[in-house]
Amino acid sequence: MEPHDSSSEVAGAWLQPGSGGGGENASRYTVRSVARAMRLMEIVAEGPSAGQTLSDLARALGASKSTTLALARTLGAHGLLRDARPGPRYTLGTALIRLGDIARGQLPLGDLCRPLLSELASMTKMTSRVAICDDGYPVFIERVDGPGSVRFYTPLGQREIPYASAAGKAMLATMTDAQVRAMCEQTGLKARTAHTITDIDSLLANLDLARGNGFAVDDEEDAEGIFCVGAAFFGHDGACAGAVSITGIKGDLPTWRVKELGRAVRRYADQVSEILGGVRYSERDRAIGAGA
Amino acid sequence: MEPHDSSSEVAGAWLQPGSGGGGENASRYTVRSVARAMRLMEIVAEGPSAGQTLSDLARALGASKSTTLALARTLGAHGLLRDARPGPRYTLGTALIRLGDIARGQLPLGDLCRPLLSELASMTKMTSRVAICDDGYPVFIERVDGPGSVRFYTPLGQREIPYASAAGKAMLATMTDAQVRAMCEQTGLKARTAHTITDIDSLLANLDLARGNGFAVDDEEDAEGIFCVGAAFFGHDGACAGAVSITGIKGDLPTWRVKELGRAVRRYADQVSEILGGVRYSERDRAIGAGA
DNA sequence: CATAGCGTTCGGCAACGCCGAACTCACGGG
DNA sequence: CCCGTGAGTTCGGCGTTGCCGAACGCTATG
Repeated sequence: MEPHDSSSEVAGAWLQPGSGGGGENASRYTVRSVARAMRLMEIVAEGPSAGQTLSDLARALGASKSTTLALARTLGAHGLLRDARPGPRYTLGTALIRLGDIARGQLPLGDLCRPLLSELASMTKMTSRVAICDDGYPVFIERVDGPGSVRFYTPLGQREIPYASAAGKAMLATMTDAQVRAMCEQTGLKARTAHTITDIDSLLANLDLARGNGFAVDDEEDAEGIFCVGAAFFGHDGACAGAVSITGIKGDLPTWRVKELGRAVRRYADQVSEILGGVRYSERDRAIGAGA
Repeated sequence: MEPHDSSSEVAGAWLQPGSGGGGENASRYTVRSVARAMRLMEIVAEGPSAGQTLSDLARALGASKSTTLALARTLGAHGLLRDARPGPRYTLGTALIRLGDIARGQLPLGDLCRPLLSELASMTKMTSRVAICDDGYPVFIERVDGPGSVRFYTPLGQREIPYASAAGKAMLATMTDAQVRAMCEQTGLKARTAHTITDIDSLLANLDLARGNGFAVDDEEDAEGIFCVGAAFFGHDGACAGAVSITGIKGDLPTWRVKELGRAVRRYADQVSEILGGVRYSERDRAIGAGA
């Protein structure tokens, strides 16, 4: 029942920065047991919220029970793992809540943008989110649901696909074509729905359009029936720091409203830029990335 | 410092960041390098949000730079650590946001109680929080600020002092006197303010009062000028699963309002109990722990 | 130009992570 | 009732690998 193939390699759910063709693993300069420990946390995170037994974990991890126990104990001693009462089942520990809370605070923005997000959500009546740019990938760190809006499943802190989300495309639009190509080589352009742009040149054209508008659109490219509008914001150094985006049902969005929503998102993204001490979109050299 | 008579585990002490001097408990059944890695995360978490350099971390960890680098790289490969752009400075990674989010979901409650919390916050106009009972310690997992209320510094996911917080005392009040004594021996009864109860017998009397009322009060015992009211809720097995509490400025709370607020908190805690499939306070055997 | 700090690489020793065998305990069907 | 199966735990010992210190390139700063 566990489709998880336990390849003894590092990898994991996180995407590796293996640039330059081959997947180069400098295994010498990482710590194996630590990597295993985090893989363990990942397994617990992906498992059922009721938790898993030690044997389950050992199987999924591809290690002996004794090793797994030692790892789990070490994690547990630091509060990252905890065993639920009846018949010891491991779940994520409360220390992770603390660390996650602090991690949010250590991010370029933090709770700073939450009031803004609430405003945007109530104005557009759509679920509003803010993502930071993490190595080129959008990672949503805060979410405010619109009034009465459908509750989408929108996990926080996860690397999202850049080329198939409004926030991701807004961020890609701030890069040069070469950079975009490099990113896409890392991820590949896999179709998420029938509308996903899977051709690099079409994507670049689409991004160019976004540059002209000041905002990017995801028209059912990530999920069937879902429509998103996103706009990037910038840090003090002028580099893209993240993006704001709103999400709604496609049917609710007549074409003429897209521009209106886009402008709203653009405006709020600019406000975030200002909070960060960054530059607004209009003041930024738009030629960047608009390569021939 | 403490010989720790209860030789049960290495665990328990993760509420206190290790006091600098050594303290490397090299039990055979834990993994050293993993323990170091988490200690590293802890150091980053406690450090400035601007991040710290590798040398800083190595110094704080008491390890060589090369070792620290290997650990940091491994953590970084999994998104738990990230280096901020100018002059590599390590901060907590975005994966922790995700893990924290999931950890909250894997907890007995989760987002379940958030609506209730909002209601309580808007009704009492005070910051409302819910804590789970983690090995006897209260750990706040969700918070909703009251309308226009002062924003207290209220970190999430952290083990709080049991004997000096309303939530903690509400939880202690569900235990037997012997259990309370055991808990207090673990933590000691250190004075946080001039009002902190530092005498075990006074504490037990105070808890008895709480048992009669159905809610516990923290009257400037944890922080000067801060007043809290808390009430415990119970899981399906009748054991204390956590507590709800509200926090406000002492001056805003005439004595006659305490009972009113207490009843409100009690009521909401009962609702949480119901959600959990647990029993309500009034249905529970109040004789528990009311030993002579 | 010298100095001091940073991050990084690498050789090499032995510490320690890892496995498998052995054990206890709880359950449940034959 | 008793034995089989699965859980979690302990421990001996092999050899992998984590760890340090020294050496390196680099960017400021005196």
